[in-house]
Amino acid sequence: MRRFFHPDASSLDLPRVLQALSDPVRLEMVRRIAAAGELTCGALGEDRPKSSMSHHFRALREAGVIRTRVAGAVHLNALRGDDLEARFPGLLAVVLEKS
Amino acid sequence: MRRFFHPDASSLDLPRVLQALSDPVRLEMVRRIAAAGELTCGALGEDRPKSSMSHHFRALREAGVIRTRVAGAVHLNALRGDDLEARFPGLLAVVLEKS
DNA sequence: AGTTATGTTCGAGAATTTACGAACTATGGA
DNA sequence: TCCATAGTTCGTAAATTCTCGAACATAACT
Repeated sequence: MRRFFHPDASSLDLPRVLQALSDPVRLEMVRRIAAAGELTCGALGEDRPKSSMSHHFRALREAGVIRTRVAGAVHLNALRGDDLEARFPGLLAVVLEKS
Repeated sequence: MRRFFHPDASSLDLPRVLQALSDPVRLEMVRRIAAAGELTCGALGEDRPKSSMSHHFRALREAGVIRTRVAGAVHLNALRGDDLEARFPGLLAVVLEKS
C-alpha cells in the first residue's frame, strides 16, 4: 500500500497553494472533485496521458489542496476543504465560483 | 510618456491572477501596495535589482492585479481592488489576510 | 545642455514547470 | 497464477519563469 505525502493543515503555504491552483487543468480538476466529493484519478483527464494527470494530482496533493486515499485498486481524491477553509478562509469559494 | 498594457476588468483570468499571486515576492508587494494605497516601484524591493522588480511589476500588471500610472518621473502602482472584487469576489480578502 | 533619479527593456543563464512515453507497482478477479 | 486495471515513477525534451547586469528612456532640476 503506497503512502503519499500530505502536508500538515498547519503548514499550508499560500503561495504554494495558489501556484497549485494557477494551472487551468488543475483548477478544473479541483472543481470537479469538489462537485463530486471524491473522485478517482481515472475519472478526470480522459483526454490526457495518465502520467500527466499523475503529475497534476501530485502538485495538488503536495500543496495540500487535495487528499488522496487508496481504496483497493483505485485512488480516491477529495478536497481538503476544512483544512483550506481554516487556513485561508474564503479561498475555496473564490476558486469554485463559476465564472 | 510610456503606456502600459492593462487587461480589461472583464477579461481577468483566474489562473493568470493566481499565477501572479503565487510568487512570494509578488504577494508581499501586493500586500504592501494594498496597505499603502499607492506605491512607487522604488518603494518596494530595496534589496533586489530594479530589473527584477520591474519583471514582477509587469507580471502583476499584466495579470490585472495592479494598475500602474505615470506621475512625472515615478510610476505609481495601485491595486485594482474594484475590478478584482467584481470578478473574483473574496479573493483579495484571502490574499491580504495576515497569516 | 548636463546631471541625477526612476524605471523599463534586452539578453542570457539558471531554475522550475509541463508534457508524455515507457517501465514499473499494486490490487482484484478469472 | 495469469491477466487486466489503476496509477506512479523515471527520463527527457520543451516551454515558462526567475534573476540580474547592461543599456536605454523619460522627467525633473540646475
